[in-house]
Amino acid sequence: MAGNKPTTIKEIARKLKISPSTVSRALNDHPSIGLVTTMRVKKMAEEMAYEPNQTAIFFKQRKTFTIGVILPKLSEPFFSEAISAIENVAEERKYTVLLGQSLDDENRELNIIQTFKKHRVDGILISMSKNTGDTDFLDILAKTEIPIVFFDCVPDMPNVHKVYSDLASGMIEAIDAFVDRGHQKIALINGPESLLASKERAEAFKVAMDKNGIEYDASYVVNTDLTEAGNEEAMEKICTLVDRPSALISFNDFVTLDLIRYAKQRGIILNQDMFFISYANYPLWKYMDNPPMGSIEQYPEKQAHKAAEILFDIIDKKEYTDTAQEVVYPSKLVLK
Amino acid sequence: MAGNKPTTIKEIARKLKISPSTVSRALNDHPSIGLVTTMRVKKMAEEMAYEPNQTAIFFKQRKTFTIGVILPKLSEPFFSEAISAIENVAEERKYTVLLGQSLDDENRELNIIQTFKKHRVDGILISMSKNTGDTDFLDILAKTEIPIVFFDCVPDMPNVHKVYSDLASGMIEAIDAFVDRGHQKIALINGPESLLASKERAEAFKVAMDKNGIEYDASYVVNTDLTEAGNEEAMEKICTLVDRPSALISFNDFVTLDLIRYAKQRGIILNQDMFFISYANYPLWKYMDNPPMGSIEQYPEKQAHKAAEILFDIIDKKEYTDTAQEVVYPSKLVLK
DNA sequence: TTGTATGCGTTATCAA
DNA sequence: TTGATAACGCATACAA
Repeated sequence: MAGNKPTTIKEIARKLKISPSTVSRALNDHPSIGLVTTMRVKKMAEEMAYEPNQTAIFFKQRKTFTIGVILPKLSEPFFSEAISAIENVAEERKYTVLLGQSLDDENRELNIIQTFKKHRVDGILISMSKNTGDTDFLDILAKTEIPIVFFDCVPDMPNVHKVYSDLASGMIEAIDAFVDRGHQKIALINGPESLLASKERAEAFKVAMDKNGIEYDASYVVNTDLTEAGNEEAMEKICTLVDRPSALISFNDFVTLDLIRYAKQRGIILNQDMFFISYANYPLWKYMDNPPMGSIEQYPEKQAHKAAEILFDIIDKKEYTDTAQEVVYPSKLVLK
Repeated sequence: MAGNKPTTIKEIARKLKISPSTVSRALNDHPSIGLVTTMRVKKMAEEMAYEPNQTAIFFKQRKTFTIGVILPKLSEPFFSEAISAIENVAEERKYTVLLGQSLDDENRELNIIQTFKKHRVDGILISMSKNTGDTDFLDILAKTEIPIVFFDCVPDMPNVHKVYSDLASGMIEAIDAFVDRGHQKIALINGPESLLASKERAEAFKVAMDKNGIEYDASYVVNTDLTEAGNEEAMEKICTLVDRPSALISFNDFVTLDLIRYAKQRGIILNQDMFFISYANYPLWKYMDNPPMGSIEQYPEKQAHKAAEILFDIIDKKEYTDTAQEVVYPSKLVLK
C-alpha cells in the first residue's frame, strides 16, 4: 500500500490549471491572491494530501528552524531538566531540537558541532564538556557563523553569550548555615582542579570562610575526579585528618551520596558526627530518611530556558548582535 | 569579522577554471576524475574553507540522515538512559537525532510527528505516550511512509516494529521471591487501568499468584494515577485492609518511594512489616540505608539500542520490509 | 490578481 | 577524463 511520491506544488498547479507560483502564494496566504483561488488551491492541496517539502524550503530559505543542543550527559538530572526546558521554548518558537551528548569528551563535542554545522542548524546551545579547554573553542567560535549560547558550563572568556549559575551565593549561604550551627571546622571536597566549576567553588569557599572569620586551612580542601573511587579516596583524606571537620561542602549531590556511604562505613554518623551540603539539589533527597543538611539549587531549567530565549532572540530578531549577553543566576541553599 | 557567505562548489570551480561537476566529483572521490585534478580541487576547497551545504544535499538526495525520537519525558531516568543509547547508535551510523518529548500528551505527540515529517526524518523511534490510544496511531501509521519502530511503550497491534520488555518474567520472579520468604498476602499497586503496561502487570500478577497456588483476591489490587496523591491514596487502601498484606508489588520505583514514605507515616516498618518490589531498577536504591527488597530491571538501554538498530537496518539496508520485527526482552528481578 | 522566469547548491545524465 | 545541462521543490522579483 501507499508508496506514491509526495504531492508537489507543481502537481496541484497542473490539476488546477494555474501556475505553481500562484499555488505557492495561495498556500502561504499571500495577500495578492484572490480568496477564491486561495480556497480552491487549499482544497486541492488537502485532497491531494500535499505536504510541503521542508528540505526544499530549508534549502531555499537558508534556514532550518532547527537548533542544536550539546550536553555532557542526558542521564544526569541537571541536563535532562535543562533539555526539557529547551524543548519547551523551542516548541513555542516553532523550532526543532537536534541533540548531541558530549559525554565530557572534547572530540565528541567537536564532532557534534561539525554535524550541526552540516545540518545548518540556526543556532547552538551548549553546556561545555568538562574536559574542553576554553581556547579550543576559540577557533570554532571564530570560524562559526552560527549563533552560540553557552549555559551552565561556560567558557571563561568575554564576548560570548552565556547563562550560568553563580556558585558563590550558595556557598556563602552554606558556610553561614554551618557557622550558625556552631561549625568551625568546615571542609570542601571539590571536583577536578582543571574545571572552572571547581575553581569557582574553591574561590567561593575561601571568600565565605573569610567572611565568617575562619582561617583557611588548605588541608581541609581535597579534590576528587568525580568517580566513585575518587570520591571515596577524597573522603578518606578528610576522615583521617587529625582535626576532623564536622561539616563538609561537596562538589555535588552525587559525590555526596558516595561520601555519605563511605563515612557510614567508617562509623561516622550523618547529621551528628558530620554535616553535609552539596550543589545540585537533586530531588531524591526528599525520599531519604536521613538526608544531608542541605543542597544548593542551580536552577537548570531556568538557565536553559533563558539561554534558549537568548538564542532565539538572536536568531529571530537579530538581537544582541553587538553585545554579548551574560546572565547570572544566584545559586541558593535549600535546607533539608 | 567574518560574515562571508559559505563557499560553494561553483566558486571553487570558477577559481580553478573547471566545471562545477568536476569539483563535485573530485570532492566525492569519483574514480573518473584524475588524481591531479582531485588534489587541486581538495586543496582549493580546504583553502576556501568549503563546507558542503547539507540542506542542498538533503534536498537532492531525498534523505536527511536524521531520525526523530519521541519520548514521554526526558527527565525520567528510564528515558534519559534510552535516549543516550539511541544517540550512541545514531552516531555510529552517522545519523543525527531530532528530539521531541510528548509529556504523555497525545496532541503533543501528534504535533511532534508532524514536525518530524516536515523535517523529512528518515525514521522515527517512539515510546508512546501513556495517554495515546492504539487506534489513534493507526491513521498516522497508515499515512506515514516513514519507518517507525516502537519501544517500551508499544501499541497492542500487529504489523508494527516493536521492542519491549516482558513484564511477566520479572513479576513471576518477584512473587516467587516473596513466597520463598514466606509471604502469602501479596498486593499489587498498579498504574492506571487504561495503560497497556498496567494491564500486563495485572495479568502477570494473576498468573504468578496462580503459579504459587495463592488465591487471587481483587481487594489486594489497587490502582494509582501515578501522582503523589494517587500513590498515597492507593497505599492507604492497602494499609487499611483487614488482612493487611506483608508484601507489595508496585508499578515502578517512583511509586514505591511514595508508598514507603506513606507507610512509614503510618508506623509500618519497611522490610519488617512490609516488603516491596517494583519495576524500573532505578540506580538510587544503592544509596538508601534501607532499600526495598528488590526492583525489576527493564533494560532501557538494551531496548532503545535494539530499536535503533532495527530502525537503521530498515533505513539503510531496507531490511524487514515485509515482516514486522518484534523483540521482547525478559524483565529481571534484582534483589537489593 | 496572476503568470513567467530564475535561482538556491548539489548531483546525475549525457555528450564530448 | 571532463564539461554542459537538467533537475530536485519551492519562493520571489519582475512582468503582465
